[in-house]
Parts: sequence; structure tokens; C-alpha cells
Amino acid sequence: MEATYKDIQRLTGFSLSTISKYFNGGNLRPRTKEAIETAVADLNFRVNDLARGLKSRKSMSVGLLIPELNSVFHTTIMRHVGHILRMRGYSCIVCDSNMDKKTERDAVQFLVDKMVEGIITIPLDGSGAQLELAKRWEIPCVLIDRKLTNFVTDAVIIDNFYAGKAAAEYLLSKGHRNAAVVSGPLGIYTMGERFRGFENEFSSHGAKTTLAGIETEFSIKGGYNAALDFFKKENEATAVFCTNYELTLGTIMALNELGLKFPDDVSVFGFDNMELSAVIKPSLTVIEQPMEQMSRLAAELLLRRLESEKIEGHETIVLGTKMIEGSSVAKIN
Amino acid sequence: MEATYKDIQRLTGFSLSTISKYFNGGNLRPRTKEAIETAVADLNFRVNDLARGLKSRKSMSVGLLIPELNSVFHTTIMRHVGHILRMRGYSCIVCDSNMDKKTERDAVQFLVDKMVEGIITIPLDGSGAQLELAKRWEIPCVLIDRKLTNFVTDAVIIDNFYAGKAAAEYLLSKGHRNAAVVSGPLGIYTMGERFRGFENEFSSHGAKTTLAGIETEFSIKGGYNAALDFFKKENEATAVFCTNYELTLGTIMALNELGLKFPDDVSVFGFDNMELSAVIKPSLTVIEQPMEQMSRLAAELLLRRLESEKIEGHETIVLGTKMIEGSSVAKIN
DNA sequence: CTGTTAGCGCTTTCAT
DNA sequence: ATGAAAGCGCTAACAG
Repeated sequence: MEATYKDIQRLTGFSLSTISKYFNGGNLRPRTKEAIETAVADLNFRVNDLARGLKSRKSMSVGLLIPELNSVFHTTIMRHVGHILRMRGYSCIVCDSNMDKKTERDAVQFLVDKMVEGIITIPLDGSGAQLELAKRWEIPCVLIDRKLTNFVTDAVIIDNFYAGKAAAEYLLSKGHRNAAVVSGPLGIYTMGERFRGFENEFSSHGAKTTLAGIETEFSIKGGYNAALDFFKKENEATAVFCTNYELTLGTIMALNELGLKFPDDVSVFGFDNMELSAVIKPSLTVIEQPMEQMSRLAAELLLRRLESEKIEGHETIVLGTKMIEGSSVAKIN
Repeated sequence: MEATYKDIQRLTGFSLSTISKYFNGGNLRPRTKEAIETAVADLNFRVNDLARGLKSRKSMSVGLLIPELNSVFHTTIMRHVGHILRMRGYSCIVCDSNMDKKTERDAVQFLVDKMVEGIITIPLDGSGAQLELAKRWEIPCVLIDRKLTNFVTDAVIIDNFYAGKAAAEYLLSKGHRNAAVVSGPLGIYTMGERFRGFENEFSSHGAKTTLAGIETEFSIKGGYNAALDFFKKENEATAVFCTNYELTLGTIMALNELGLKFPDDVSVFGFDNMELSAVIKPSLTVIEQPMEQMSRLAAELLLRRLESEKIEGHETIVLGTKMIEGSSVAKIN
């Protein structure tokens, strides 16, 4: 069915190793190249990645492991990463851990079995235990978005603490002294940092922070429930800080339902700047993460490991965030 | 590094072919099995899928090809499909065509190169040209959601025409005689069918259908723009039918912005029943697609092709939809 | 610059 | 029930 080197050999008379060189950038004289070229075209030949991988120990595939395929942040990141890697000939095997530690560990085993050459992941569990297996097989890993406590490897993250701080500063500058925070579990690295950055800044100015529906899922529904709970009860908050995209949307839906207008009744400071944000009116004031840059850097970090010999040490790239000022935050006396 | 059959041979004394049989369900006597079992455990052995694939012509991987990784419908489908296939040992290589025909074709080439054993796709282009390459390599394909005009293969779709009709019937029963439809390009199979099903039923009752912002992107932004455009101008529509998830959300955002309340000012009939829908109040009346069932059937269709010898003919499974009645549609005189 | 040779790790007749 | 041997398609010394 599929043509092999042998078929090319039959047509051109060249040996297998010469043909191999053709496909691996060796030095051949032009006439040889051309001959092979036409044979390749005639035969509609494509090198067999499996066979190549068996010999050269390169599967030309990498694993992408994320907690939730339903999170726009995750899929956006993976879309970019996948795109870059594919351009370089790697295929991406995507797994989601479905927000479950056990599933996450199984997924790593699965990827190891598939002989991925590297793994790019947004880790679910903060310990790093899920990646032990990858380490044992010496498969390079790059983290995006979250750090791990017991596992040292390359990572691309943002300064989450500072992002929280920036949100607080902005709200303070607008006169807010009492804010609710709609956050996911504080044990999740990003959530914890963002909250602490915010709370820290707020309290150091004598302002008050209340966690709305602590330890909620960080989903639209979670944000919705937390915000609904908080705002339907008596409260003094003049603003709400939502620490990711889904939580921001959920909060807005809750406010809509309660008939609370922003920024008139309560100011909203959101997180992430994606399609839906662009469509909400009044426009949202948010912290924007450089998702494309994060993806690109992570992909490049991995590619460097894959394509170079040993690289000493590990790199953690910390990127800054940007505030996008919309009109969802009111200035109060 | 990684243990091979040879290592097992060293520990147990059995020949490679016996060991191979162990891993492929041959008949071995219990003692032999046990011996191999312990060696496997000791060595932390895992069979090398690449090597196995080279010989047996099975890569144990399938390609998943979708138009847009940002569409919740697409990712949900692929999440389910991926889960089922992974349970059966297959890895899924996910590609998105980024809503571009050329990219879609390249993706098929890429998957073919990666020797996927099958492809499950939500096709972008309706012609089927993008899958010609797969056909040439005799790679079975299963379509989800959309049919192709010039390519016969297995497919799992819903009765889109009927779904549109059902929406129309419901609105008619509530007294609506003039409705706007927020739709994506009618050239897209699902969009065309849903619209025609709706329009057909509506007009056969002397009611009027207007396409809001014809040929918009079927994204949140597209729905938003189309609905905004339509409703900010003078119009007679008492209801709006949105033909997918993103369009539904976009429409709602537009209504919110215009200060139009549903169902008081205008009734909303949506499509797809996902997390965000659950959170919108008043609750939406929608057509629900059996996404999980679609995914499962598609995965099984493919698995059957992969694991059986030749199967004659091709199967198109058409599933029904369900209406979820919320309170977003008003009864009018 | 090109060819020879020996595998990569596993499967698969064909013997025994 | 187990083993010997050949080979999947490609790569990588090593010669020439």
C-alpha cells in the first residue's frame, strides 16, 4: 500500500542509506536529489514516522495535559501550543484530567506509553506527583499557568500575586474600600496567589476583602453560585473581583439575575480578556493574561529541550499582566 | 532505559514469541504467565506501541479534527470521544482546522502522516474534498454533526431540519407570528437545515421569518452583532430563534445591552443546553442535542471499523433532539 | 557522496 | 505450549 524506501530504491537505484540521507538533510549531489525527488512524487511517498521513531527513539509527538477541556483559557492555550508544535512536525496528544487527580496521573501514564517526547501541562494537583512518571522516563515537562511544589521543571507563569495587587490598587484608586472576591479553591496556585495579592494590598490600606463562596469550583456555575449567594444577602461590598474568566462570567450572570447593574450597583473587576468579554456591555475592566505569549514561550521551551542536547537547569518564565480598563468599575466618593 | 522483551526473556528464560503471546492473549500455561507477570512488574515493563505498530500496522491512534477549538460544542464532543477511545487504548491526536479549508486539508495530511487508524471529524467544508486523502489511505472516517455531499462514510448527526421545525412549532403554539433567526452561514449543513426547518414550518402557517445578519460567523461575537443589528432597528419580531450555542449567548448579550428583557420584550428560543445555559435567567427554552450519545455512537462506529474485518457499506445515524422548556418564550395573544 | 550492514522492539509464520 | 527465524520501514555507524 504505502511506498517505502525500497520502492524509491527500485525507481532510482540508490541505496537505502542515501535515501535516508535525503530525508534527513545529508549532503547529496543535485542529480541524486532530483532523482529521489521525482520518485517520491511518483510514489506519493511519505516517511513512516513510526519506523523512524522506533529507530531514532523519537515519536515526534508531545502530550498536552490540561485539567478541563471546557475551560476557554485552557483550550485557548492548548490551541496555540498545538499550532506551534504542529508547525514543527510534532503531533499533539491532548488529554484532559477532567479535574481529577487520579485521571491526571493515568493520563501521564498514557502519554508515557505513547512515547511522547515531552509534556506541556497545566497541572491540576500542585504537588507534582502526577509527573513523577514522566521524570522517571526522562520526558521533559513544561508547566503553564501553575507551579508545582515538589517538582522542578520549566514553567511559564504570570505574576498572579501582582495581578491581584494591581486589581486591588485600581479599585482602591476608585475609592472602593470593601470588595468581594469570587475565587476558586485557594489551594490552586493561581487562585491563591491572585487572592493573596489582592487581599494583601487591600488590607494594607485598611480596606476589607470578603471571599464570596469560598472554595467554589472555578467554573461559570461556581462563579454564579458564589456571587448569587453573596449578593443576595446583606453586604457592604461596592465591588467584586473575579479571579478568572469563568468566574467573571458566572458573576455577571448572577448580577443580571439579581437585577444589579454594574457599575452602578456594584463594580466588577474581571480576569482574562476573551471573546465573550469583548461582547459584554458595559465593557469590563480586567486583568489580561498574555495567553499567546505564554503558549509560544512554553512551546519554545519544550522545543529547545527536544532539539538540543542536555540543557542545564530549569527555567521559570514569569510574565506580567496588563490591565484593560473598561467601564465596569465606578468611582465612588 | 526502557525494558524490552529481551529483558523479560533474560528474567524468565522464555522466548520472544512466547512473551509476545502473553501480551496478545495467546494460550500460555499458568506458570508461564505468572513468571512473565512478575518480570513485567519487576522491570516496570510497558510494550512499545511504536514497535508494535511498525509490525502490525496499527498505530493505536486516531485523529480528531474539528473546525474550532473555541466552540464549546466541538470541545464537548471531542472530550467525550477522546475519553471513550482512550479507554480502549487509542490515543487521540486533536487538530483544529481553525475554520479554514486549507488548514483542514493540511490537518488531514498531518494525521495521515501520523498513521492514525481512523479519523473522527466535524467537517468544515461540506464537499468532502478534505477527506479524499484519508480515503486514499483507506483510513476510516466518521463524521459528527455534519454531512458531506461528495463523500460517503459513517456519520452521526441529528435531525437538524426537524429541530428547526420543532422550534417553529413551539413558537407558533405560543402565538408568535414573526420571528428573527440568528444563524451562521446557511451553507454550513447544520445551519442551513435548522433554518430551513424553521422557516418552512413558520411560513406554512403564514408566519414571517427574518434572517438577522445573514451569513454571520457562528460565534458569540457573530450572534451578538447580528442580534444587535436586527433589534436596534425597527422590527416586528416577537421572538428570536438562535441556531447554536454561541449564537444564543451572543444574542442574549445583545438583548442585555439594548435593555430588552426576555421574554417580556422579545422571546428567545435557543440551541444547545450547556453549562452557561443553565445559569442564565430566565431559564432558556432550547433544543438540546444528545452530545454524549452522539460522541459515544461515533466512537463506537469507528471502533467497530478498527477492530473488525471489512464491514460492508456505511451507516448514518440520525438522532433526535429534545426540547427543553424554560421560561424565555412568552405566550402572546 | 554513496553503499553495506546491523539493528530498533515487536509480531508472525512455521516448526517442534 | 513454546521456540527459531525472518522482517516491518527506517537509521546510523562504518567503509569505500
